Amino acid sequence: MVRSRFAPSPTGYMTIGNLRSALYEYLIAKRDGGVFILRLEDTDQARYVEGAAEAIFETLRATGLHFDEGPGVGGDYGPYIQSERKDSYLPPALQLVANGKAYYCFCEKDRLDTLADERGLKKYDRHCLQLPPEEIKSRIDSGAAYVIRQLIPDGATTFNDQVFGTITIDNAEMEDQILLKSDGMPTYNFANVIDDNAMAITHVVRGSEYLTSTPKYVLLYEALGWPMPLFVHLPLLQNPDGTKISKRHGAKSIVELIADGYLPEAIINYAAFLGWSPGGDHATREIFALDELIKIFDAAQISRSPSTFDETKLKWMNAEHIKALPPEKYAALALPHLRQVVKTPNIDLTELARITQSRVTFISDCAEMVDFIDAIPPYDIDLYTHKKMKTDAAIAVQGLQAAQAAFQQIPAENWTHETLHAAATQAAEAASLKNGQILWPIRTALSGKPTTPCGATEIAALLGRDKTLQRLEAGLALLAAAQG
RNA sequence: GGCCCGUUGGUCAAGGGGUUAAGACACGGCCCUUUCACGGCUGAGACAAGGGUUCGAUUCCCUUACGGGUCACCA
Repeated sequence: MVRSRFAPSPTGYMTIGNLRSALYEYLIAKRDGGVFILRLEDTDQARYVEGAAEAIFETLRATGLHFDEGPGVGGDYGPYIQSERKDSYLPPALQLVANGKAYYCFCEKDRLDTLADERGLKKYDRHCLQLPPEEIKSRIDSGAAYVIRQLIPDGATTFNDQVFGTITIDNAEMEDQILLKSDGMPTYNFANVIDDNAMAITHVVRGSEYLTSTPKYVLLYEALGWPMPLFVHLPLLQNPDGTKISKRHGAKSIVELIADGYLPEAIINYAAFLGWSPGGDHATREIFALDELIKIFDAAQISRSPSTFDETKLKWMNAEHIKALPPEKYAALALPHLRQVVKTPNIDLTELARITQSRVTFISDCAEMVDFIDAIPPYDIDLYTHKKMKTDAAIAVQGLQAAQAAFQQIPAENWTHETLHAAATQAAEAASLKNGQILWPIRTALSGKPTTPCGATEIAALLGRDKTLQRLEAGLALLAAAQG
């Protein structure tokens, strides 16, 4: 049974990088029918940010990454908040001390700060390693502050990463890291190992910034005699300037992206393809829903090189996901925006939704597309001149007059796009005009805009008979005024 | 600086000893169309550099360059 976890620390909002980690963890578990767990790592009291945990819950909820175990949902391995597991870290630390794999250290910060090796880098000098047991006991008894450090053995440590392959690091590179802090809390690295083991995590999936500290984990697992999980390190994500994506560099949070109009499913889809692709013959399709990703995801296809977040492509993906929405769903999402700009009664907003669905990048774009319905915006008569349509002001007058005459023949009950279009093209033929020479002026007179989400006669159908004839008249008046 | 990792078009990327080195986004052109968009077609654009190994390297090895990560009582 695969058990993976997303283990963020509640110190800020979630970026696309955090989300991708969560997504891959989710996919790795779900692909094998496994369990996805959320664990909050809040061992650093000082960095706790108000509301950060809620933002994490909300982001996972909105993107559909439902966790099977975690804060709020429970599970057999709880609690899922590290600060509530405080008591579980001391026993293994003491076990390591007893085995000679760790030791007490009473050094104070001041002394540590003066430490520096020949290259000017700090590394603990094992000052407290040889303290006699009696002294350790008396110091602890007298209430002296202490930490417990891991004793890094000589040699080198090798481990296998599912993405990066076999990695070997000389133990001399590692410091005798602190396992338990003087406030009694475990350090991140230690808590991770203890909790991952306690929660029976099988796949440790995280960013590659942890790659070089993984040997410390391996040493810990070995020293405690625990089964080693599978390590899956993800390539980092970077900003367009090549720096690591981070909150510090102003990367947008997922919550912000959603607020900007990105569909959660588009964000998920995009995140999945940053540093991963289905590979081979499948590599050509890119639009997938979360449940489809579960089926095709394969950790073996995760890339080793970092990739750059590109909002342009995210926009495209967003548009694709909007097009893929069931029309009712899209309409429900678009309606609030449409109501903002269209107050005219008897306008079919569902029809407006249908017309805009395939043309928007963000759902909110639909509003601006139809803002001519209530009132025509002021426009210049140059709009009537269109080279490709072979129109100019003079032809527009002819076209509008022909249209006016033709449309007046159509009773309100027959006022449909089909009849209007037929009438318009017949009128064009009768007046020896090209279709464009009548349709383009109509569209201009009805919308006052160079681009609209639909054609001239569709707009006429939408506006209704009275409003259409009114605007044709107004268009002719404008043209007449300009000529006179 | 030490150590670790990486480098295929502007971006995401497939591939991997012999290929015309896929595809997508963005960009240009054309077609369709009542505009734009959609759709279709098409164009330009890449294996960081140098050495090896090999009959043959983008692919394997080494070196260099560049980029990133990491070296905390932060996570």
